Amino acid sequence: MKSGAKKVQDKLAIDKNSVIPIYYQLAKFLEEQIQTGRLQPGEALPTEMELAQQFGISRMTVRKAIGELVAAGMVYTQQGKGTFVSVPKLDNVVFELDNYNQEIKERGLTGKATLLEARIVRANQQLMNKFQISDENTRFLYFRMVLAAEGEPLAYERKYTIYTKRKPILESELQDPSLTKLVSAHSDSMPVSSKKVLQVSVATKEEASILQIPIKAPVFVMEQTVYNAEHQPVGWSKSVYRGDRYQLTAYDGWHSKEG
Amino acid sequence: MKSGAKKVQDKLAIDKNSVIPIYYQLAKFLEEQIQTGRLQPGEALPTEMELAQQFGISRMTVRKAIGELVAAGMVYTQQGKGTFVSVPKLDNVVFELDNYNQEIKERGLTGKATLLEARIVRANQQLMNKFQISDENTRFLYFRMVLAAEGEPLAYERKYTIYTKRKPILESELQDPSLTKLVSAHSDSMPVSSKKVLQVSVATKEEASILQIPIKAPVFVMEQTVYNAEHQPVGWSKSVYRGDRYQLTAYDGWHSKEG
DNA sequence: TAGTGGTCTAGACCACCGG
DNA sequence: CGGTGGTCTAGACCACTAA
Repeated sequence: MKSGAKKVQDKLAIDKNSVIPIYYQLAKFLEEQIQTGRLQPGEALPTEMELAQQFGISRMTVRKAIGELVAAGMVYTQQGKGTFVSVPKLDNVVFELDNYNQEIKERGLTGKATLLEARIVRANQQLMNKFQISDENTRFLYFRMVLAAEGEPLAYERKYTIYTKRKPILESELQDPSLTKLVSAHSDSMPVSSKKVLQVSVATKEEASILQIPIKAPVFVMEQTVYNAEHQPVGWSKSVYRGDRYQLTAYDGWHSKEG
Repeated sequence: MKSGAKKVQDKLAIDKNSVIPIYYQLAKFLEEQIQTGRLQPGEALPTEMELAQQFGISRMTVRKAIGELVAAGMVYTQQGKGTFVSVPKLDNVVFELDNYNQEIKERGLTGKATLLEARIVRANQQLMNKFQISDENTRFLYFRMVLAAEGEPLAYERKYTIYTKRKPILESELQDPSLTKLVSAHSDSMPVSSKKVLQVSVATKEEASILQIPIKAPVFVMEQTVYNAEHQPVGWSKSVYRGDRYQLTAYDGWHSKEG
């Protein structure tokens, strides 16, 4: 089976005098071996010592290169056995949704956030639940806004934060009114973590009117709760996204960032 | 401002004779300094040399510890300047949806996949588009199935793969019929990457009937395309998930895996 | 027991940044 | 210019695996 030890081709793949780091060159070289199938899933890479000797470099440098591939999920190591090519896992889903401003920029659109309402509200049962408090006199800062691009409404957002500071609402908050900025500006607590839940729903009459879609049209609903260092909720928002304008996309498998 | 250089507390934090690697101890120690606020966002960590001297360890070991924090997104480095505590980014969304079997197991439910139909179909316009082919004689293996838990239907899936092998449909495929397994079993190509698109929609008459929900009830629709090494589509599926039973959750901020 | 990856050291030179 | 992080070396010892 292991006849001739299957050298990993010419050592010309590494230029020790290049400005490009050696570990990076080696990582890309091994990555190519895998992508092209010269190294098959499950197959063992040459040992660290072999690679170091073949390319005339230090073992630590080899380890750094392999570390990159491990981080990328392309190979895995087993102490005492070796380093092996991974089998691509394609069945898990990781969806990314950039925030509003990034989306708008990337699409080259003329985005606009319109503030419909901003006021101080007292606690009600829903807010007391969401913020896990029992003091009925707690006051919240309430933002209600529409996000639009190219003149078309895309999302409707309602945001709440516990109101303690008496700071005026800044111009900048109207441009990019993210929940975390709202919290850090008007609350005593610094937000350090958040939880988001994405659900599917149909537009209510109010939402349909604002988003200019039919009543009961399908929409994404995202609820976000931000917490301070003590794990207490300090901000909550509910955003409704037009189902005909938003989708989540996920790419899976081996994807080299530059290759 | 920098009075006394703010030592990072006692060096008793590191036990060089412990079985726990030094770099790991140091990473956890620095992580704690950040989590508890003794190191504030934007603030500089001690330099690598300072940390190495303070704890009597090698600079390479310090670098490995810092590398862990960088990978976790808690700090970032700037060549020539220093290493700094990150500000938590809470506005990007990364939703994870485990695959069906994992979900069922984690929830401790009795899951079941019921095959409604499995047959060979010829190309139609939709399939020729999805697979980017023009040969009308191409044949596809077509799976249609319902996923259920606790006797309640949860999802309805339709899967296609280019049919080349004449392998019989195995018992195991009926138990865990993931698209990638379907492709690797019945197609000539090995799937190496995939693209998934998640959208919101309303149930058609057929879907409503199968999922036992009202017509036009909101649903998640996920389309998955799997590609071979040559970036050619070799499998395509469309899954419909009940909107009242599925949601995507994302946690954001600093979350140490063990701490 | 021999070979593997995991950790660690004590240096070295470099590119970059700021004053 | 001095200080920072980025790269690299040539060793060393260890824990683990397999024969």
